[in-house]
Amino acid sequence: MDLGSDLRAKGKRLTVQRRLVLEAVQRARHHVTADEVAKRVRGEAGQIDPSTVYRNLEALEELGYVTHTHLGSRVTRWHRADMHQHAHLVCRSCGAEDEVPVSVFTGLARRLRTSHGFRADLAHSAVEGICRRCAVVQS
Amino acid sequence: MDLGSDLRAKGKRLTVQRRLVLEAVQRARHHVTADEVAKRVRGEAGQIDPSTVYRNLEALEELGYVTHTHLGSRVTRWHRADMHQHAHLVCRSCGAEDEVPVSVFTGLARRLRTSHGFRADLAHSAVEGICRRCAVVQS
DNA sequence: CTCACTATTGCTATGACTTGCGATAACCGA
DNA sequence: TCGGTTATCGCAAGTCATAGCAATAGTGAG
Repeated sequence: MDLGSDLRAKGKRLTVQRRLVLEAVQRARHHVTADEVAKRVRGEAGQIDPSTVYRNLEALEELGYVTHTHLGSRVTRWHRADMHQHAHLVCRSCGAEDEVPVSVFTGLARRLRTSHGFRADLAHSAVEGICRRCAVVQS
Repeated sequence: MDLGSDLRAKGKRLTVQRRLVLEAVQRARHHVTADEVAKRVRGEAGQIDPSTVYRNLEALEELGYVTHTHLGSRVTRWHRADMHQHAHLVCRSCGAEDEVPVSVFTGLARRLRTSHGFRADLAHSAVEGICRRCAVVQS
């Protein structure tokens, strides 16, 4: 199935802007912000409104083409959905970001599922805390 | 130690607004938004600027009097720091919020600490996912 | 190919913060 | 008690994200 068919199967349409937004996210190696997506699109094609970018990222997320995560700051980061999953540790003190495999969370995920029937997406939000280096400095 | 001394020990000052903001959070039974704090202060005393509320919440957080958490929506919720700790489960589909004791997270917290030296604050951000009811409906 | 239908776009407006700046008022030492 | 220093305040402006709305453009049917 291609993008166009996937979209139409859900009553959505394949517009120029939508295709450009997806391509921008796919070409990016790592997480990108909506604003970075807009800049990339503007570099390739012409102008694009920020709200269009946001709405398309959301639409593409529904289709399973992209996903977003919340890192330390309140900016949302987007990336292609077919990347390997990992969670983020963000230091509250120095802002350092670290990646950990999702396997670290499987125990907790299973526990929340059996005890609360809750399917947790633990990679979605970064885990805030104090990194090793800052913990040493502070004590 | 009282609020005034705590503040001055850090080179900060005890202003009318700062005291009112703290009292507003302390009187609130549960989590409150910055806007709700502003409204409470305005009810008690006169006018207060939103930016003053935000800056004071931040200052009081530094001193350990209040803390904030991020729930599903984009708004930040504040509460007194001496409340019993609990984490939140937020359903991505219906928005339902559930509370779980932090004890559920101690295993993961210990693991992140030994493997990465990272002191995780797992109650800070809500865990997103799909609640039991929505999981049943979707399948 | 043409046309009607309606999803999507861009624009504007709102919400939740955040930041810069001059005026004000805590605080401390004399 | 009286300044002088400077943290903090209120206001204006800016950012990121979402929502409403008229105009536009994909789409499927004929």
